[in-house]
Amino acid sequence: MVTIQDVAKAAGVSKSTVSMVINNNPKVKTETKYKVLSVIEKLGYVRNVSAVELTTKHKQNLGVIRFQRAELKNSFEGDPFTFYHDVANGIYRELQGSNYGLLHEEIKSTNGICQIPQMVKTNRIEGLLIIGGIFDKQFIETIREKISSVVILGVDYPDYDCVAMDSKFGTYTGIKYLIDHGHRDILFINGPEFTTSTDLKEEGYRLALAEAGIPFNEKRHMKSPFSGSGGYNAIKEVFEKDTTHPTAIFTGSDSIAAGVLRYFYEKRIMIPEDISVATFDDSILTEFGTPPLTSINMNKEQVGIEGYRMLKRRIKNPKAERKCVTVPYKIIDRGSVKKITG
Amino acid sequence: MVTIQDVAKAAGVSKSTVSMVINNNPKVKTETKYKVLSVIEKLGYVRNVSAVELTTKHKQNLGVIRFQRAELKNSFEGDPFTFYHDVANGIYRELQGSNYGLLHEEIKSTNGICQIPQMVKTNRIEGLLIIGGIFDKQFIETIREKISSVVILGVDYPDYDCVAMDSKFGTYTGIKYLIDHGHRDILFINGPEFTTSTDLKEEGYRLALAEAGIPFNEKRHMKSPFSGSGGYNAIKEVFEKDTTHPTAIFTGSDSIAAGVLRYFYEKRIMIPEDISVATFDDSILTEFGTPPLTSINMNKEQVGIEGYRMLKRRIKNPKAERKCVTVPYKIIDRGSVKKITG
DNA sequence: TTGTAAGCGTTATCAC
DNA sequence: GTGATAACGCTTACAA
Repeated sequence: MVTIQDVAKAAGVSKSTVSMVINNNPKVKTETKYKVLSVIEKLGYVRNVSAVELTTKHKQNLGVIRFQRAELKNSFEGDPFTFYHDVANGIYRELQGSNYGLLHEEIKSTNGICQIPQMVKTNRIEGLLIIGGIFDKQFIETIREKISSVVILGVDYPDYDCVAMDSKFGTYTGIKYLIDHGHRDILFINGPEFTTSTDLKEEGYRLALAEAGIPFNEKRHMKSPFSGSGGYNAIKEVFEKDTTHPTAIFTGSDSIAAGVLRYFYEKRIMIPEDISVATFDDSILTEFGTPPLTSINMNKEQVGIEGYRMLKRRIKNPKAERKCVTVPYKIIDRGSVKKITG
Repeated sequence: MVTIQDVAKAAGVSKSTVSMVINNNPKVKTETKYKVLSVIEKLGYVRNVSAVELTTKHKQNLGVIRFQRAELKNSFEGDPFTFYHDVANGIYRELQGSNYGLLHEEIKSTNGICQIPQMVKTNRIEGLLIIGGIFDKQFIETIREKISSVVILGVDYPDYDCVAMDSKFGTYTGIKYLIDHGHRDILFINGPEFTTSTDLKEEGYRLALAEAGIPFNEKRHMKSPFSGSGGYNAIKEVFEKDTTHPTAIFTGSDSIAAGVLRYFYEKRIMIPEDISVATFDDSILTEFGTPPLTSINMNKEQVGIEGYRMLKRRIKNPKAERKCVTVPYKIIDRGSVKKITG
């Protein structure tokens, strides 16, 4: 292994000079700088990350965590967590060329209590990105005690740097799209209760209705867990109990939409001829699903990119004021909504 | 920050004794051991990973990489890489309780040449897990020059430790299942050309046909990229050009199946009444897809679990002989295949 | 069984 | 501009 010492000897300078060159210290004469650089190149020297970390007391890794509900994961009874992967993709991209490595960890929760990430406990990281998930205040504050640079992705969490999604206006846009296509009896299958995003989505739903002068009907606003079976059960209830059916459905997530589609396929109810469907998320479930659904797309990679930038900012300046950026949405038309005239 | 020194002082012993306690060295007297342990507990001491790495010359991180085709990722024109995520889940699970952190990286390829992972170049990891992907010999050998512990997941790669999937017998099982349900005109839309798994799957297909005395028909063995559009175009070609249609389709991946389903939905060809479909993969695309497809499931988490174990083994004993384990498959019946009597 | 001391590869302080 | 040198927190001979 080539060390800074070897480089120094070969270049005929001291360790400190080499170190300064590596760290782009402007004090070094250009001449010596290039001499050292060429020796580094020739010898194939690379910095020993551990040594750097030890001396500087700064870690060269960032962390990203997600929450796990092991029993349900990837099953129709649960949510496929595609959000996590899409966001992680954005982080990867933005991380290129930096000196940071990216550590991942899955957080288990037992009885609703989330375990503190191992990489936080063992002090391996300089900053942490938390992707979505439902966690308690206790959890996040314990983390911040140990590590000051934390950014939350996917929700607007008070007092923490966040990259949030505009769930309210995303939903508003989706519902308005349906209304503009002539629908007035719209069923909204929202996400689970006691969730910030669910509340925001409800606001968006109500706003769009109000603007169009459509009265809010409790029966047309359902709540469902983020899962295929949740969507399936919800739509089944509506179709089996109600005599009148909505002309359009909007779902709070792709997993819920998957359940709805499955029910319609079973009943041979075709989209969009028989009923219109649109959804919020635009994950690979919708991208690869059948039929393709018109969807609210949130550019999740952008969430990762912004998150990384915010984390860098926070690390650089721990005293910076709290910031929350919101990633815009757009609607992707895939023809699953029929234009009707009432 | 609490150091080993602080613990030593508080416990009234020397640094080395503390170190020995931490490392479970049996030489320490049980009495001193527990004294030290209690002080560690009280002071909340945690090891400084960087210092350990520096002294032992061993890194406390493992790496996992995947390959990226950025332009296509997560689009219907590409493959959603769910394999990667499923496998990663297994690694996470198995990693719990170890001292290792898990570094992720996405590998870019330009003109078919894969870049050497940053974490390998910068010497951050003790071992590397490579998930699937198509890479050249040059790439993998350059990596092994720098880091001796490498395990490849998803394919049987000569001369490297591998956790492979039994693509041949998986396909065989799927095709046999169709045959057992009375199908004799079976279209197999295999994966892309020049791919090991595609060749293996073809072998499985041919074997099942041969056993049933069904002659191999070139027109019934197509190749397609792993993508939704690939499957769509393939099935479209068959249905628009051929006068006779197969009674059953088997696809080489879930993304290909997604394309097939989309075409059938457009043409209002219903599954399984009008045609039977089964697939290889059983990713979330199938889990959440409509209609649910009978599928060959490979327990991808198990691939991750086995991979981690093999990597540990390799790290412990770099001279161990090369090993390749194969993860079994099972068939998940979701009712997308009709029983027919010819 | 425990303590002393050297050393890991780097950065940072301070002379020169 | 550059070079000694101490320090970072830990492990490991070797000595006691």
